Amino acid sequence: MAQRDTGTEQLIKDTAKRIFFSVGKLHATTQDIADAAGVNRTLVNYYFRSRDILFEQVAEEARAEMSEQLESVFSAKIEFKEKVQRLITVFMDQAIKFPYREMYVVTAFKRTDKTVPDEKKNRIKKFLAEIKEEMELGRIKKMDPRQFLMNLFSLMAYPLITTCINKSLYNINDKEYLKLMQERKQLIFDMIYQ
Amino acid sequence: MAQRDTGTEQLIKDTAKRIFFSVGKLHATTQDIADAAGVNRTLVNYYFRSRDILFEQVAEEARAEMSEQLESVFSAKIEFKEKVQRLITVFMDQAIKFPYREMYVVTAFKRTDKTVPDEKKNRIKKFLAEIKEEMELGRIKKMDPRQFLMNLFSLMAYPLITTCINKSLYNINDKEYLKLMQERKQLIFDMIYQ
DNA sequence: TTGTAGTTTAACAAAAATGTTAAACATAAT
DNA sequence: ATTATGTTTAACATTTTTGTTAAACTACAA
Repeated sequence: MAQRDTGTEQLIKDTAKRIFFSVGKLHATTQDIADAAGVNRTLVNYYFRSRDILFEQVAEEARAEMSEQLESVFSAKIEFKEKVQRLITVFMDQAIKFPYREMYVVTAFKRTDKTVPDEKKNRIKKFLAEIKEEMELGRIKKMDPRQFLMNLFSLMAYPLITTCINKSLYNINDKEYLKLMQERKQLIFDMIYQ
Repeated sequence: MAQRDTGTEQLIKDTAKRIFFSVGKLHATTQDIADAAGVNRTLVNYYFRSRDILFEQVAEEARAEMSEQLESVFSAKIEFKEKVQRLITVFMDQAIKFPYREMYVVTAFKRTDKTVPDEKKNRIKKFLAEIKEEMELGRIKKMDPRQFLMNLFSLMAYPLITTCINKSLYNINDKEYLKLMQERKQLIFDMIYQ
């Protein structure tokens, strides 16, 4: 049987990803996505059967991609300090590309009463232990390791979620904002690690 | 003419506020809100004419309330350090009550191409100058004052936006999470101010 | 060339959400 | 008690979004 693969299925997924996670239209319709992809809306149903299935697949793929990237950092046999450095680079680059991904996850969370996957729970649990160890060695300020993690992710994620507001607030364009975000990588490290 | 005022109009607004900003159902329908308020959906149209007008009013009232609270902090004739302290208290208490308010603003921003009100722009401009001054006095670490502001608001807002994920991630209940958030007030001050 | 199977489209159907109307209801003033 | 007026409700209409179907289209192979 001829597998023709016109790339349409992937195009729809990529477009949905862009609309949700980059553009931030959290309640885009199938028509919105089809228009943005330049295809007939019916193709969404042809390839994915329903809107919900498309959304589910897009979210799952994004989660997997992120998970893979973080895993490579967390499992690396390197010093904690170096790990934090790499984590900031990896996460910030992702957050620059997909600033609204976490927001999408939160809203999806509320609709479907999802739970955090064990994979993530375990990864975080191990990292919390490393944080605690680093604190006991006096290398970072002592506090609840969960607060440390929240600080780190807050500093990385929030300025990107609020990009549109900040650009308007500070009267700056995309290029300048991107520069600010790149500068943040070092700045966050300095704030966290001292 | 008899102004009867059964409180229904306010009830609908308060309920919408709760659903959007506290519960975080960013795309709740008029039916959702009517159900939560325990009133007939038609009353939404009776009091507000349209769904959009209700949403607009709710957002505007929330903005005004926040603006008022922040203004009282920013315009106070007190030392910068004290100002930061108060800002954290005021903002965190609001964020605990309405964790999704900022997220709602962001998504509304994208739909309507709004702009940050001049009132807010001016307030921030003045505060940025104060931050710069404090840095020049060597009282806080030197950096782009905008980064300082982003740090501050990130640390306050993000953990509340991601409440549902964090509760699942750390296996904790509302009470424990609230405690973490209360502890953050001092912790954020210590991180920012040194 | 013709048949096959995947792909695309338009027309239609169904469901969900919003908006309108008229009548029922309730309360305060006359 | 009656009237007037604001409030609430149910039934209906409209719009928006989603899902289905059958036919048209296209590339490839026999």
